[in-house]
Amino acid sequence: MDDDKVFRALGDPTRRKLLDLLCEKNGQTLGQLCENLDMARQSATQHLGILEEANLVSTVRRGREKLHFINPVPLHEVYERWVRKFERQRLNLLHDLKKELEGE
Amino acid sequence: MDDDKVFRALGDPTRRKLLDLLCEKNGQTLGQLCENLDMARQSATQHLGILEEANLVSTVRRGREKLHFINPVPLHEVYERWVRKFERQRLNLLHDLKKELEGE
DNA sequence: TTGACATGCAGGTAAATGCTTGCATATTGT
DNA sequence: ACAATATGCAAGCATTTACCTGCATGTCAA
Repeated sequence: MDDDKVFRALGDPTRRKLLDLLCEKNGQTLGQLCENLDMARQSATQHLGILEEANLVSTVRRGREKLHFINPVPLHEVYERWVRKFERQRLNLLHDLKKELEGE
Repeated sequence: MDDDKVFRALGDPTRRKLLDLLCEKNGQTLGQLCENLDMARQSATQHLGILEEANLVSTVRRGREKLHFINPVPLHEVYERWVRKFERQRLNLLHDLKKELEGE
């Protein structure tokens, strides 16, 4: 997995909204997603491309339509490999702060 | 919490590295952090400002120094409020995919 | 086949982003 | 006081980004 692509993809509010839309109803077409987006179709296509690059969305063609499916695996991996590390330190922080203020 | 600020802040690799550095040793000064960054001090200051805006980093002045402390709470909240929602759907996805391919 | 529909491709633009340099301010130790 | 150290402020620049428009391709249905 490419951490950087995932984080970058999540950094844009439109792309997070796309994931939200797919979470509500998975397998939507480009056209369906655009109806909720207030921007040109092509802009949405580009955002979806970035999500696909990050492996957060997979697509399947059905005739002239393109169906979009959310893939939560990279999100889970990011959480496991990156976020949890910081969570574990939560309880130490007050201690660290005290220590520093006392002059280390 | 401001989801957008948190996600944007995490979208940059330098800022994630700063969090990594603070995770290894909490309470570092600006100067200490810069030693590991390969960019001008001022660039690091700007990144730290963005992390602070997102409430991912808190600072305390000690004389002429500025100590930086990581704050994992926003990370945890993002996970709870946003990531978990997608994880819960994991098991449904294969089913959704099948359904769509069969013609909905 | 032909017209309507869904998406793909490519180039252009304005704004945001990341980084820089130069100078200012504030604190420390001698 | 003064020199060294640590950080703050602000303007400038190059790249990236998000958005658009115009045209091309592919698919369906009558």
